[in-house]
Amino acid sequence: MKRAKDENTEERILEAAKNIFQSKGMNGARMQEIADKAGINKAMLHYYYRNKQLLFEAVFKNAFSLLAPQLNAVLNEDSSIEEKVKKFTLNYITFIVKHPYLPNFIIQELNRNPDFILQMKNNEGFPNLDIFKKQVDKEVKKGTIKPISAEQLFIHILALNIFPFVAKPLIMAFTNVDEKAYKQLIEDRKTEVANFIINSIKNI
Amino acid sequence: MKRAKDENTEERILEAAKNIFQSKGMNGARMQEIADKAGINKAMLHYYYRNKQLLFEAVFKNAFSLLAPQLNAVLNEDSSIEEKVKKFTLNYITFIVKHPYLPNFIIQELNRNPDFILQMKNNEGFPNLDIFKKQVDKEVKKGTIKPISAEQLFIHILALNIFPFVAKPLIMAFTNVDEKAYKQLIEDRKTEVANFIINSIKNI
DNA sequence: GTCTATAGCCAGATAGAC
DNA sequence: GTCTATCTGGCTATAGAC
Repeated sequence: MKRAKDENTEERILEAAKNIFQSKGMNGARMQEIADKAGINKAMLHYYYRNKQLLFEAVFKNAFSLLAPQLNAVLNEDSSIEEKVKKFTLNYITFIVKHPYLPNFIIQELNRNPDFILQMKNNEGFPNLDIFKKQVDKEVKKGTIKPISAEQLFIHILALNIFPFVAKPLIMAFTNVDEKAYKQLIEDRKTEVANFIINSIKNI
Repeated sequence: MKRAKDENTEERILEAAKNIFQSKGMNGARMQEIADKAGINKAMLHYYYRNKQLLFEAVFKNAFSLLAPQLNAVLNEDSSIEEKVKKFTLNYITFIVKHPYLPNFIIQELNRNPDFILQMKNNEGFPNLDIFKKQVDKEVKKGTIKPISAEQLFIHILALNIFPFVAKPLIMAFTNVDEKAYKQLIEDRKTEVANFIINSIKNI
């Protein structure tokens, strides 16, 4: 691992590309804009990453590997469903607040090219529901939570956590709130969402 | 209202444009592809719609006015929260199954250009939460539902209904289901989602 | 109204000097 | 490794014949 004086060019490019691709998508991004942001010129982009597609893929894989393993981390640890839901909600929303473009970037690009995710499936840390599924079935049988399929519960959790970021403009318009109030809504959801889920599934 | 022999060109163009724009987005769509799909040539597109931007806007407004008023319709009618949630879930999922590209199209393009929604806000039928808000507050006070803000409940409802369509590739990969099983998951959600919400907010 | 041909531009990619 | 200059292709848009 060599350490350049300020920051090596390759890294600067990736950082700039992340920025542009995540806000504009593959189709909307311009190589020139990425070069400008990185403080170099277009030729350098090709020197390091061959072409736009490969540069994009580097960014995408990077983004994906930032989001996906967190699912696993919480889902597979040793705690109750209730604790998992609480922890996941708090962690995930906190994380996305810091990287608000990420979910939309991934969703948008996966819809453009669904095969993309197949390449990820082999990776270490790709979300796997097996453990979670067993746990849900067990807690249902034990009676600590109401009958629900692990898949549906998982979709509920993802939806409630991620959707508000993906549909931000829509939600701001419908609920008629400004930027500040929207931020507060999101902040509240860090606990609100977990309580909502637990209320629904918990047996008393 | 004139009725052309098969279908007038303007309409054919709009139909083709809808198809291409909704699956590829503004940036990904090609005028040539739209012309091909409509069975005419590029010059005609410009003859009828002046340029790509205007053609796109025609498609977008059309799509938006298909999705948005349904929110209002259910939210403002005269029935209990519980009935509204049930009806909305069933209606919305049923509708989106028939137009699966719609939500993602709208969300994607609004993120590309958030100001776009401001133009819609004046339209008749733009979702308005006033009535719903009063009703939620009233039912909370009465004790038929647990304390919750109308905005958060509204976001929950939207998220649970729409997210599975927007994030289809992601969900298919994580839950490890094929196309057929995914369809079944969605089908189940027509009642599953409503029950999940009601379970959570209903006082016993 | 509908077509063909083409103008004009812009973006990705490369050549080649330093 | 980094730059400038340029090629090449593709895309929106228009001109102009029918």
